[in-house]
Amino acid sequence: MHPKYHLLKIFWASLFIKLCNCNTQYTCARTPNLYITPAALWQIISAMQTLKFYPLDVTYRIENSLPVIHLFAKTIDGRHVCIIDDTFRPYFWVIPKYENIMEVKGKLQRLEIPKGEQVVKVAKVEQHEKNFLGEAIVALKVFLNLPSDVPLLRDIVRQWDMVTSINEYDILFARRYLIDKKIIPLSLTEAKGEFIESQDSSGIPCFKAAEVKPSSEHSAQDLKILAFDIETYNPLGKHVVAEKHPIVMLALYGDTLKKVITWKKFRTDDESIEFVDSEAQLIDRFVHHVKSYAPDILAGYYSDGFDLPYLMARAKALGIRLDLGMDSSEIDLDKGMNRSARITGLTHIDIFRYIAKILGRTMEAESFTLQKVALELLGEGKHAANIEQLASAWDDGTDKLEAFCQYNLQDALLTFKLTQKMLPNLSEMVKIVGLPLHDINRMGYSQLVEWYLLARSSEFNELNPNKPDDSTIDFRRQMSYTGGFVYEPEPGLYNDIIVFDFRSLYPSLISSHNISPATVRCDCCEGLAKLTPLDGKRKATWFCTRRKGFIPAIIEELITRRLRLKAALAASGKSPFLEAQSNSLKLLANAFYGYLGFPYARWYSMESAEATTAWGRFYIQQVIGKAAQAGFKVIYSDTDSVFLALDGRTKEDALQFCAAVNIELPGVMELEFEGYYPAGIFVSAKAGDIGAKKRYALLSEKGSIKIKGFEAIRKNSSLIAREVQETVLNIILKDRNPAEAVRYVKAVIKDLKDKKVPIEKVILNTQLQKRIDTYESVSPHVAVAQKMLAAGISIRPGSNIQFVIAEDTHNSKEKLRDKARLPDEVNEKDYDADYYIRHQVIPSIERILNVFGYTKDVLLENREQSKLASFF
DNA sequence: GGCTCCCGGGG
DNA sequence: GTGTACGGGAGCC
Repeated sequence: MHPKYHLLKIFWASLFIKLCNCNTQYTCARTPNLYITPAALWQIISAMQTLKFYPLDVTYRIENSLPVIHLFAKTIDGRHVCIIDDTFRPYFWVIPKYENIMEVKGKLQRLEIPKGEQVVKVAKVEQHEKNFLGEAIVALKVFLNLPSDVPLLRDIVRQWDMVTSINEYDILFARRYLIDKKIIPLSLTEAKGEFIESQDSSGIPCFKAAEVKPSSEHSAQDLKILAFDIETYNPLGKHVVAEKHPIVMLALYGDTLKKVITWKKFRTDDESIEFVDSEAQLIDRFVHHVKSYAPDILAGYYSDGFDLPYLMARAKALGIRLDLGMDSSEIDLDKGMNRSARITGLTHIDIFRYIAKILGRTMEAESFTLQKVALELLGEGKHAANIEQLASAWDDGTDKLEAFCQYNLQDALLTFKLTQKMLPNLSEMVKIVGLPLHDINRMGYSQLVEWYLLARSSEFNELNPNKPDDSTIDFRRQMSYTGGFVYEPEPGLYNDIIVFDFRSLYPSLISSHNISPATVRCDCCEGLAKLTPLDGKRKATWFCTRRKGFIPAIIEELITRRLRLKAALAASGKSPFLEAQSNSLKLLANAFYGYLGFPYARWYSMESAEATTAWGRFYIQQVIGKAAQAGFKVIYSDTDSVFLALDGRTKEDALQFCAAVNIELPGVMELEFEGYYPAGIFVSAKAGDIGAKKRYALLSEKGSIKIKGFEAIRKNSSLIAREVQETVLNIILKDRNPAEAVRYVKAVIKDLKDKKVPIEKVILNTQLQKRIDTYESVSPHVAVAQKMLAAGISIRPGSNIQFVIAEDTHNSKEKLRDKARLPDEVNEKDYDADYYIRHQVIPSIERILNVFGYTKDVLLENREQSKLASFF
């Protein structure tokens, strides 16, 4: 049969379905004069196939000047398909002034905007009654033919005096499609239509759909994961030059595929190692393996920022194609801070993104290197191999390369296991929020909340608010209100610490007090509703008691859904699937409060955020009062958590106390046991302060140290600073010996002064972000880069600049940049000991040692203070 | 004190 | 691309 015939059938069928689904007004306006009998049409429809599948990702293309949705999916029998739907059109909303509705409608319909040689016209205008932030309004739904016409029209209509507001003009077309069609990725979906000839060379079957709709609650199981990792030739250490340095190894890890591809041969019995002749072949084989393994998910660790961009750069340098997608399109690399690499039709997960953004909050690790994350989450680490030596091993010896291949494979394995472990959580979030895995993987808390609200609002007939403009954001940033209640700790070392917290404190408050931008300070409840327990100076606030707000309704639904799940879990025993679902619901619900106070939020409401903390303070203070009454020593409390010292009591006593508190708490509120810590140190925020919040380190039972709020030791700090902080915390928490820690620090300071510290430990690293001549201010690393340039060393944006702050013999008043030297320029003893002591070592441990009465001055002096001996 | 720049992960 | 940003610390100006 001629392919055109299929397309014609689909056209008829989609029209038919449209007619069936639409209201009369619409069909009258749209019914074209077409000649086909109903019987014939019915025949066409019934001859069409129904395809059931799990959507994985969605994109769109322009064909014949109209947008066509491409929905990539996995069928119930496990094949990959692309569902093509050309029936969806972009739109946005216009809210006219009430008296101008008809006028605006007419003006929109007549509007003609020149675009190049063409003219953009509105395709259709519908009138709807909607809710908008607690108000009932009339809004016009304006349809256009092309997504890119929306911003064009938006900018014109925005100027009109008769218009109060325009809305939803920036919802990505493909996402809008999923939302409006209620299509949930990874959930069973069905389409009526027919397979058509693929328009691409990729060979993925294409199914032209007349209709796409959700099918059932069923969701995709056992998504096939393939993890990968590359090793690159880096003779310059951290300095990465993708244009010049090849990829030497590439590992793939899946359930039934374990492979390392490399292009230097050596003798080995390891069958997982595949030898090829060149880097170009390595890339070819990588693509080949991905295609033939046909995973649903390609996973990497920081692959948005490293592996895929690097692969692309290498493919470009070698003049070959890197064709991983389903449609032979290039990988779409987003620049900017949130860079991501999107592969059409193949979900690329960068599991680092999820861990750093979402999971990190609940983790102990303070940084998210693969090694640390894997150890904490999997109890398994990387292979011991010094990556610094890979380049030389590659250059001269072949006997060492096998170890690097195994190292490479291990990284891919860890990435695989991490992805496998996180996938249930990610998938559940996908099913709750309704966006593709690729997007959910990269979203932070506020984005998850916002997209969830955007997707759910139409069920409540709510019109979505706009993103704030820059000046609004600036204004919101200035806003401040009282946060959670803080019980300030007395700095010191404590034993046997129990931590309790209200995990769902804020969500349950938002729900039970009906807190939202649409219900705040309503006219109908003025003087009647209970006032929020705000701080004295604030204007009294209340929330509507008659109408449930959209946000509280949504959050209540999340909470009750989770409670039902928990009950099911209690009844059925452990279920990883239900647990993941419960975690995702909790995570999302907990993000609402932060969202309400987030300056970039569409549903921002400082008053709501403020009211939430006010009620929070009210309840946590109740708990503190009761704990003290029960005889525990309250060490510290912040917002929703309490740290108690057992003070002679047992762990069981504390758990009993918790249970007793819970009995008296209203509704869904619950105090949870967070953990027990044998020791912990609480530190003051600034030298001299009595105590301050969020600065402590706890020793867990496993022996790991959990640090909160100490100045982050960054990669560009010197090795000596990191080493000192780590050692000091260990000496204090494990050996309980602050005096020893001081002796240790003094010894390090003395070593620095005596120039005994090896130069490697005082090297600072900073990356050059842009061309050297574009810098307006000259930081030390810029000064060094200038010198490198002058010395003929090639540098470019992205180069890692290493430098040492050297002692200045003649002028001590110079700027830091004048003392910055290339590591090669300085001799072992040239570093500026004073700088490293004052700006690296001391700041890393100052606050810790302040706790025990040691000041900076004491550390800098070379003798002990006698009165401190009595401190212990 | 405000502005500018860098970091995160990866080899 | 109906886009697109974070938040905090350090040093310069």
